[in-house]
Amino acid sequence: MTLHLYDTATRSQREFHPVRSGTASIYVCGATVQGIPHIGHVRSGMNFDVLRRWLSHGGLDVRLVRNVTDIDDKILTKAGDAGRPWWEWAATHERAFEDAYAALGCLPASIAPRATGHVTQMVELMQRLIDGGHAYAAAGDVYFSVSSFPGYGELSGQRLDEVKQGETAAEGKRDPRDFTLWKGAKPGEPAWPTPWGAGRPGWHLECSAMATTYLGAEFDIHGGGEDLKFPHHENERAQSNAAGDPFARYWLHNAWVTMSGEKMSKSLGNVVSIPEMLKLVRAVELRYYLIGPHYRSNVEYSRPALDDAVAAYHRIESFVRRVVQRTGAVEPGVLCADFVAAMDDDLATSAALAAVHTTVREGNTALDSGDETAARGAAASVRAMTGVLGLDPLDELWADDLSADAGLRTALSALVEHQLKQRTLAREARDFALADELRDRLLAAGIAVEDTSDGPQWTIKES
RNA sequence: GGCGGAGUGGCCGAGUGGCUUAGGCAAGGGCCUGCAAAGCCCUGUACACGGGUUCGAUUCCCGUCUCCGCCUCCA
Repeated sequence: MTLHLYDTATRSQREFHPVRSGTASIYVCGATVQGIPHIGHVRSGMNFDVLRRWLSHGGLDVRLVRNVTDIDDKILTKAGDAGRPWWEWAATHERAFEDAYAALGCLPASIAPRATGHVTQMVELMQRLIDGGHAYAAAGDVYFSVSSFPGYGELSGQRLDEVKQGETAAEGKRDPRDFTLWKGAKPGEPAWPTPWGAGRPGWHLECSAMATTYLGAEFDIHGGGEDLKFPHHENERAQSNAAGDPFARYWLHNAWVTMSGEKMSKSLGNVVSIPEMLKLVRAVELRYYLIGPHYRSNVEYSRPALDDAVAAYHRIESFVRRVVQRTGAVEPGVLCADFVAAMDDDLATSAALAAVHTTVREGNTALDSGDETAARGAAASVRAMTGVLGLDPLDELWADDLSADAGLRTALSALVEHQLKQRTLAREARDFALADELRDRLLAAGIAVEDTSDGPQWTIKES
């Protein structure tokens, strides 16, 4: 079986064949950097990170572009309210997003282009559209003429005559459904020059311009959140196709993180920001939580569900650590057939994780029965599979501060080992009261002790 | 009004026309252990409701109810 992906445009799973063999090109709509990232934003980032890792694992040279919308109404408004320059506001939040993606194990994008840096390409695209009769300038703005493009609405399944007309009719707009490519500058607003007057990019235009700049007129996958299907992606596609670019071959959309049954969004005030989340759980645990359900299923955020994910991930992690502790370092090995089949089936991460857990159980059984070869094989497989998902427990990305600080680790280790030696002596003397007291004392200090067939093991207790 | 998605066992969450043990968490029983923890084995409660198609439907079709998303900025 080969990779099949669910394509929004055809509403079906299609076998993936890249435009250029040996490579894969992906454009993901990134954030409008107006605020702090929440778990919904990051879910999208992780879903496409998993896609990217899977394509890479399949031997493709993956180019992933994730844009940064660093100019729009909200950025101007919020920066203004805060009394800060708009560009500082954008840069600050761009860093917050970059930090969040990195903390959660998303591989860096090949490039994260900013809208403001690609005005030249946007002007060029608008010129082509105007020349072709698909766009027109009016009163300082530039509009796309929806009626000039027969395929409009095909991506999202919207019927043009049924689309609500929310945008107020602006002066010079020929059809209320026409959308803005370029916004003429109002006094005091940032502006870039164009042949039709100074202004700033409309949201839809920038993505078309940046996608084709870095990935070519035709590329493989265009991704983003479900809410972007219409109008954003519909408009992108219309612009680019009307201008003569074949554009994306597959359209992928990830579903929501909801909270109390509602979409998580700033306007509803029900967001959980990434910095807050990372105080509750480790980054890798949050990643496990968000990757578990299929990317096209909604995730209803809840604390108990998050705790379940923590426990489930702990099971995987402790197995791998146990094997390494007993038998030495293990490198990533081969993937289970079930895992591969699941990933090829439109990135069925839920089924893929089931394969991981099955391997963990088999590995634990092997370890308990003393079959180190089998246990190591299972651990190697688990590392490989979790690696594809960005969840490898031994990835240095997840190393905690303490284990990263060798000096501190050594000092603590010496102290704990001393205590454990006392306890071992007490146990040998069958003085279990003393042994338990020593264990309790360590636990109170945040050190959990477990007796194993290899002697006592200690770990730093979470939270 | 238009377009689309969803209702699965205590919880999260996959999946399928005839048993899939999905997986995890939690619960109960057992093995192991001085105890605990971990691990392993076993066990239970399902497919919103009403029709239809079918030898057989949780899985297909129709209807009902409920929920959610998009159609305005949004991952």
